[in-house]
Amino acid sequence: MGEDGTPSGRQERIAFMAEDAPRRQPTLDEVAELAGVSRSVASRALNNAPHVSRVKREAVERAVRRLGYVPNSTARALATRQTGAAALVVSGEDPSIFADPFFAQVIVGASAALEEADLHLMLCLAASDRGRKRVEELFRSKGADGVMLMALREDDPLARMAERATMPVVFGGRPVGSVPRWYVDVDNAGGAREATEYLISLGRTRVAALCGRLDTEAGRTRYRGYRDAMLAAGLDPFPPREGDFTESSGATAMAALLTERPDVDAVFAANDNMGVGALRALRGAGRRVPDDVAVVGFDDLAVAQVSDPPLTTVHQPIQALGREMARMLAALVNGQSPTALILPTRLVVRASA
Amino acid sequence: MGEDGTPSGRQERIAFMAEDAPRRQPTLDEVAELAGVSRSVASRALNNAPHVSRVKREAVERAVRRLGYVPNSTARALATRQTGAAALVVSGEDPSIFADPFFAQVIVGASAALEEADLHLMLCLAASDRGRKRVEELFRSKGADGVMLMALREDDPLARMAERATMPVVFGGRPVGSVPRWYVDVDNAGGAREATEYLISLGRTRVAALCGRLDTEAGRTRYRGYRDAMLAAGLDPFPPREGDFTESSGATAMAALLTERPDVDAVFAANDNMGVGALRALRGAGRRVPDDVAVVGFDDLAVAQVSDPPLTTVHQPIQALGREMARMLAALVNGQSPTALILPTRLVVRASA
DNA sequence: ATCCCAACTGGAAGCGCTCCCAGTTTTCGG
DNA sequence: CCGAAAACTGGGAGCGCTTCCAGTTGGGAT
Repeated sequence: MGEDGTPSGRQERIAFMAEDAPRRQPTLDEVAELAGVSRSVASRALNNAPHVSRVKREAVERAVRRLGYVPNSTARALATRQTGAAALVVSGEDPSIFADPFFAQVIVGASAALEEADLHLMLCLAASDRGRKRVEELFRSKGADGVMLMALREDDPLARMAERATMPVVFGGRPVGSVPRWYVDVDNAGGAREATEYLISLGRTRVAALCGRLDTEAGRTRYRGYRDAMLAAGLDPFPPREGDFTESSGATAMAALLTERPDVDAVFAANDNMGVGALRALRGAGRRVPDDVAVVGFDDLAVAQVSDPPLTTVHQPIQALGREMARMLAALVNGQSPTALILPTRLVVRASA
Repeated sequence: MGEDGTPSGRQERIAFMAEDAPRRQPTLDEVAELAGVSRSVASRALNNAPHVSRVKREAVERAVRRLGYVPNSTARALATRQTGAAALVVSGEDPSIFADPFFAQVIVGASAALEEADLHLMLCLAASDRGRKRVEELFRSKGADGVMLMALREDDPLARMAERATMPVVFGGRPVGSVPRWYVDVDNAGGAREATEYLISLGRTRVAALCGRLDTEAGRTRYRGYRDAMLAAGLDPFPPREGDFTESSGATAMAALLTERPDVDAVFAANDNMGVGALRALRGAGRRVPDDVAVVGFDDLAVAQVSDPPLTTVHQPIQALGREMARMLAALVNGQSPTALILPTRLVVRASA
């Protein structure tokens, strides 16, 4: 075997099959043979490319059905240089981040849009060193056709990887201090401004801001929106009071604020968690909400509806964020040139303000 | 070109590169050439296989570094017939299922364990026809090394696909009416029994069951656990009162129950959502919890802690479920033979019982 | 009847990697 | 110092698919 010019491996495999492996997946060669055409015609027929006569096309279809043929996606990927998959990469410390309702919603939106574009969704967490290394390999080994990148911190190593990447990268939210070519963001500044203006329209004049991490773009931009609105109304903005987007940091910041500025009559919190924390601190201090102090949050997650009192908050379209990231990436993969996108926010008035 | 025996495609490409595409990813051939070894030696060195001298191994490593070489994962996949990815497939009607806190936790657990095994996570939703078709193709086109399958209904088409699959499949929870070779489940019967026994130990004798969908294994098995405990205590089990695991179905079922059996003094709900619904219906009917009617749920999701009163419930280790599914799959992919696994549950006593 | 061009076909060269195997070099006991 | 075993090397055949391109065919224009 092999001496006669016939590839010995193939020989053996066929013999093997006939004996005891009837369920091996058929290959395109076999389809072509059964259909009585050449492999290239079969390929063209499958991808309904032109230059295939009606007769042969049907013969191929028949053979495909008879054999139960399904193209091997890996081989196809190697030949076309397209994997058919997109990765959603989330940067962060904690593996539980996927359980965060925010990301869960992003995943829902992205998953739906990718299905539409016939791309598979790979989920990658760049939390540990190991995770980051795997992501880097994904980037460099062309393991996906494109990447959606979220939750970058200042000087995030993922930012460098993204720059070097040879595949399209779409950012969810802008990374700190740079404006990538392709991203989808929420109108953080506008939302914060609207919330603050609303508080001012209620007649409040001593409106404070509880900020999120100021090493994130969202944290900074929301504070900036607040400040702009205050200045525009001729009021003195409070200095930023930084938290880290958690409930407890909101409570702490609020308590400190009450000590320093007992006259505060409204609070804009950088997100719902911090808003709920503020609510708790206010309750602890015996202040009534909204009578003594009005509170507005940001996000409109489920927690805003069940808090006591329910939280007035800036709604952001999180599923849409995921969806638009995925659509943008799909467009890039298909060679189109989408443009960056900023999604609108909307104030949802509940009892807390 | 091409006349001299040199592949013309390659020729062109190299010329092209030299001129204006300096950043093409290097291939193993180029690494080998730079290191002064043959391609196979370079390959062996990379996969640190035996039969490579120390000197050459180091030469290869140096070349890899100089060129910034990263193996192309698709080519490797084709040659090894391993994709390096595992899919988590969820059956269901609603795309939002990924936002369900239950699945979010499964994803967290699976993601961590797969990272450990150096497998990528693909997320697939088999909700629409399109989704199911994509999953079928994934199965048949060998787009992943293995599949984790969850939330199968009775006669779920995914079950047939799984049977035909040529790759390992691990089930999360048993599908209805069959016991697959590999699965990870939670001790639904034991948990339900423990919950019911606890209610009985409180002196309750008219303990009702609010069931989940009886076309799911969990729904059925939890009812069975309840019934067993009742019979063992010499009490009459209530007939199953079916809901669909949602809060509103729990409220509806509870209201109906109160009409038919106003003497009920305890309720075992098939999950927390239904338990919370029952709480609402009881409050509406003016019954005190737990004084008049004690309520126990199942799952121990966040909602159980914030309900009023906080819900006594059967805790199940959801992250562990995801983790163990992933580990089992990884073991199968590596040719080992793990055995099915049933995870323990634990009663968490809060104020509602 | 002749010519030309479009439509179509299929052989063969890749895609980038792994791994078998035949061949070569090194090592070492006798 | 020799021969055989051990260690190592590298050519080459795949993996299963796409796609280029040289070549064939059919039909309408001339």
